[in-house]
Amino acid sequence: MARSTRWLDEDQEASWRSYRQMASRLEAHLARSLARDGGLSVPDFDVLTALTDAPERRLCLKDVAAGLLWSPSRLSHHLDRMQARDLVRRVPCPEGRGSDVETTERGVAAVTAAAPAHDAAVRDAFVDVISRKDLATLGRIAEAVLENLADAPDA
Amino acid sequence: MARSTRWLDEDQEASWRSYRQMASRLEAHLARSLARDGGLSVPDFDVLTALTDAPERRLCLKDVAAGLLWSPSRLSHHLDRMQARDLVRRVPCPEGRGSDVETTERGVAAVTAAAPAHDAAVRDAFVDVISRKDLATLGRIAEAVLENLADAPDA
DNA sequence: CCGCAGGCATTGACGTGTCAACCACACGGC
DNA sequence: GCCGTGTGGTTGACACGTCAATGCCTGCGG
Repeated sequence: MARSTRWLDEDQEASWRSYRQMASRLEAHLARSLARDGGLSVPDFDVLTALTDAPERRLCLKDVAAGLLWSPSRLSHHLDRMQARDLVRRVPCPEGRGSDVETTERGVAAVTAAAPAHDAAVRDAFVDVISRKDLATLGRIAEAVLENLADAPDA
Repeated sequence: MARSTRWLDEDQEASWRSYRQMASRLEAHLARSLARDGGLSVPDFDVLTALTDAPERRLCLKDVAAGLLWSPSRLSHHLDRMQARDLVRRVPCPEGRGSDVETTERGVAAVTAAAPAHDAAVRDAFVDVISRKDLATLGRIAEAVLENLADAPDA
């Protein structure tokens, strides 16, 4: 922190800019593609995927939040919206405190219908554009950045 | 498109997940850091930077939008908010149609004060975590993905 | 049995972003 | 001179996310 006034050099600046543009464009692109064929948003898709991956297609709220790295509040708000569209349903939690979410029929249908196209979109826009080796490098980079963020949780 | 049912393999899936997590955590981290010391949001910072980089610290709206890859509507909404906080000011455009934005004193002060810490945050959380070589690779990846997105503007 | 401590979830207010509809004005043809 | 047309900008409605405050139970100590 406070590493005095040593600015990013030109290469670093360029990479950083490119990265930022890629991140925002890519996100927007996938969001639009997902919305077009199926009417789901990316967060919708993430929630439904988490649920369908779980046994009984049902999870405790805090586990969903932990898995997606979402704040409780974000999850609650989003479940409100999804529940209003009949994609998921809140159900009382059998064991102890907390409560569960489960997918509805519509939810399962929506995510099942959307998954292949979404997967294809991820490949077309991202995975297939990058060499296997570079993709692995990117994975390592992401892990390193995440770990570094976790170490310095705040600052 | 519609590359039938060939799913991402495990490595690809892992890299994709890591990338997504990095992108969202990193964005959140930088946003918080910027907000803490200076009260600016990332979009605020982007707009102010674009303006202070310009001669006369003043630009035509559509040029700002083009430079940041923002929609006109996004820019208009954001300028409303920034103008309400006296960070920028809309001014009539001397030549022909359209209108300009310029920074206020407060705007310049805010971005000047925030820039070093933001730069340091980008280094601490990102640039310095990645080897020079990997950073260059990331830059190339980003360029490739952006170009690929530009080629298939819609789909 | 009462009370309160802490984890889990919800709520409200607000900033941010998208899409679609709209307004306004400069310009070219007639 | 007047009317399309198109570009540049705005607006409204809504989805998304954050923060801070709150509510609601469970379980434990007196």
